[in-house]
Amino acid sequence: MSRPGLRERKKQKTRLALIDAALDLFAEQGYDATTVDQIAAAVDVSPRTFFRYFATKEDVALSLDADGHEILLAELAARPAEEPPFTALGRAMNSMITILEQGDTADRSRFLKARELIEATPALFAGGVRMMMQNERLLVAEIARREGMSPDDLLPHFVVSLFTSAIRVGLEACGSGEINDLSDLTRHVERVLELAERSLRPGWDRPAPGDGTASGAGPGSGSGEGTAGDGGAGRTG
Amino acid sequence: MSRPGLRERKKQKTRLALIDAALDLFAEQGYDATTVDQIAAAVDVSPRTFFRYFATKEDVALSLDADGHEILLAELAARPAEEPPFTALGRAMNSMITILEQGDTADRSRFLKARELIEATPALFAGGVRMMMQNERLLVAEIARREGMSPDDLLPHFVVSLFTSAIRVGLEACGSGEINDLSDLTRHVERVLELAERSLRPGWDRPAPGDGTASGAGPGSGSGEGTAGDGGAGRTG
DNA sequence: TAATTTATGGCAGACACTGACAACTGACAA
DNA sequence: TTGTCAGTTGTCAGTGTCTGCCATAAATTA
Repeated sequence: MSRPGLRERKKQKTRLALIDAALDLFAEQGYDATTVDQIAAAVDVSPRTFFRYFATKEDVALSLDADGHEILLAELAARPAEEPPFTALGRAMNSMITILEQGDTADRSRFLKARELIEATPALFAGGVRMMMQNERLLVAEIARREGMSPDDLLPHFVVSLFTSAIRVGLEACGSGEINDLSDLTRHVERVLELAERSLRPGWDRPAPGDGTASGAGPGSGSGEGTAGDGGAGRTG
Repeated sequence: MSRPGLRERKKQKTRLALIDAALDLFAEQGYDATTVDQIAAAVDVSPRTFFRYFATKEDVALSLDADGHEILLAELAARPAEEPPFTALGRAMNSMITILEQGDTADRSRFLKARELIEATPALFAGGVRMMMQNERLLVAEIARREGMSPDDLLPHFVVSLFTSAIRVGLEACGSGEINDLSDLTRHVERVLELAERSLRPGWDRPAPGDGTASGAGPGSGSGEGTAGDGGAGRTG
């Protein structure tokens, strides 16, 4: 476990400093009214350097969410193959939040700050959705792989699309100031996931046995009961 | 029914010319490689004028979709109140496509061309999703109004979110060149909507009777029966 | 200490987008 | 027909995001 080396540590430090400065300025003056020059000046680096850390101005606010998506994907890959797709997605989501909770206090508040900002700023919100869409493709591929289906099949697309929709509805709460804590966020997300489970037929997220194509209201196998409930299960990678 | 007047007609003509020129150039050289100056030059107007018609460069490709969203909302408002939310949304969608089908040949091919481009260009795709999100709020408000619920309630959010997810999956087909015709598009969208209907419990999209809030860890099972069950059959004239 | 790799700053420039002002063009009434 | 008014357009100057290029300074390795 050798430390990352001075160079790498310096980079991480600069990255976080840029994110913090940007988040503060955005909250203070608004996203549009804040220029990249101001962010760079606040951290005492050149604007050119800013763009070496973040491809666009919105990326600096979205980068934490991007990290979250990466974790989600990794956690999904780690779920056992017997779990039905939607259940696995819900549990992976829980694991992701658990991992976030294990971070520094500064990390946690930074994440929440960024989420509030994203939800309140149309430009950032759009960017966030864009990222989620990109991630959706990877999730679809992973679900298809788990279930031995083609990524072109309708079902995995539908399952993932429905899942991300539910997550989005759960995340909306960040915009209305009712979220002060990561556990508040967990609670909201779980509520929506439960609503989804209650609304769907058992076995909806798996192809009907003996049915090659993605369809069929098959007999209820796996995903019936309170799947999304088990909030702990902290698996690390 | 008096004609719109010369001034208005000229404006519409310029607008369509800009859209057509942009669509051609985007398809030819790619979205990023095309500058606003080129589009303006192709229609022989100043770049400044371009921005008087479209707020941003991506808007020129998205404007037809925006029109579609407006129609969808209007059609939803026209659906009878007895229809369950999800059914009403599906039928409104069908009405929208039907209205598009009634347009000029040029109109139809332009629409499909724009959709292909959006689906194939990440930047445009993101913009399209952003638009859909904005529209989602209006759809939520309308559904909440129909059902006599608060727009803050979880259920209308979930219903609309699930609906737009399904539509998005259906629209994906535009990217893979398998759509040559608006009726192809209708077919794809209906397939996904049917998959959704099959996956969901009857009555899922209406609050359980006697249950004021649409949230709480309520009574387990669904409510009545077959409210939303009637597949994609609903065509209006 | 010398050689190599990598982060950084400064600079010029392309492109998206905006505000202000002046010139032009349909709409409409006397 | 003519004059007035309102809406449309082009020009110009400017801001801000983002990129390529090259020289410099700092960290890593030998």
